[in-house]
Amino acid sequence: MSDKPVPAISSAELEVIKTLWDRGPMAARDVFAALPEGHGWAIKTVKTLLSRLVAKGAVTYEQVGNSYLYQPAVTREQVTRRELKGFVEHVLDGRLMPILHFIEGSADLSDAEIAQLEKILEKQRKGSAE
Amino acid sequence: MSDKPVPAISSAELEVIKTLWDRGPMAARDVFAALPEGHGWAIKTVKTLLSRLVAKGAVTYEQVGNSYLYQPAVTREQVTRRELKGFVEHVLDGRLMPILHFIEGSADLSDAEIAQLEKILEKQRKGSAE
DNA sequence: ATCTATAGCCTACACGTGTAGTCGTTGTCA
DNA sequence: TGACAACGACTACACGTGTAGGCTATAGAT
Repeated sequence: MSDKPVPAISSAELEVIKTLWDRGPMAARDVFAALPEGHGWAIKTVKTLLSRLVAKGAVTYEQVGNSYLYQPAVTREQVTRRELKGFVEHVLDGRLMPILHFIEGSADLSDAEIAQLEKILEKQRKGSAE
Repeated sequence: MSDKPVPAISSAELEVIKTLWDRGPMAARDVFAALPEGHGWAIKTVKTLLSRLVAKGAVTYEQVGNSYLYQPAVTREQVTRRELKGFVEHVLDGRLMPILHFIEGSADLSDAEIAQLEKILEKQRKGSAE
């Protein structure tokens, strides 16, 4: 069961792996093509980032013809959770209020988000009811 | 009114400026002494970090005797907000659900946090009521 | 069978950061 | 008034990261 630790992923690498999460396994040139417009990267840069992701164990590949089909080895949820945890611990020192203020300042929340908020409240009331 | 942009603050620098936020203006050696135990830094390291914070405009100082009394030039709220915004934009792509799940997974929330959650919900209901 | 575009691998380089050391100056104690 | 401790300025250096170029092998087109 030993969960491999989710590696740290830099911000440029994150843009690349996001593409893989969103569109599934693909070759380097397709990642390049699929990146949001205006990123301004050379394809070489994207390839470097893919290699680094592989080196970190965040991405794997399968050889197809003379090229690789890259695919994520960690899920978006794993990475998101890791980053969120680190952020809350190290930047916020575990405090949640700044986040709650931030959310308060957000424009409309979706129905799902509102439902989630209600769920949290309910859970808290239940947990402390005694 | 030109708000100076809040500078990016690295994680080691953050530990240092937190000390200033928590305990007010102090000399380098006092910052060093006030850091959480077990940080393992040399005092030289702390001084370097203070200098870098000054260079970034995050901290200012006033000369007293032969040393400086350092004090924050940006507030904890400014920095927290800046980091939170960046995090939500770049890591979460603006999605709030991961945060809400994280909060759900937290142990007990404080009364203040629960009140804030209720406030958010109320505000959302009001905003969309029409 | 040959050519060429493209692939991945390795290398490069500047900048921020973590982590500290050296050096010249100066406040302070004896 | 002289010695010394402590200060800040400057320097150092390795590592991660952003950003890409060169090199060699080869898949695929003709």
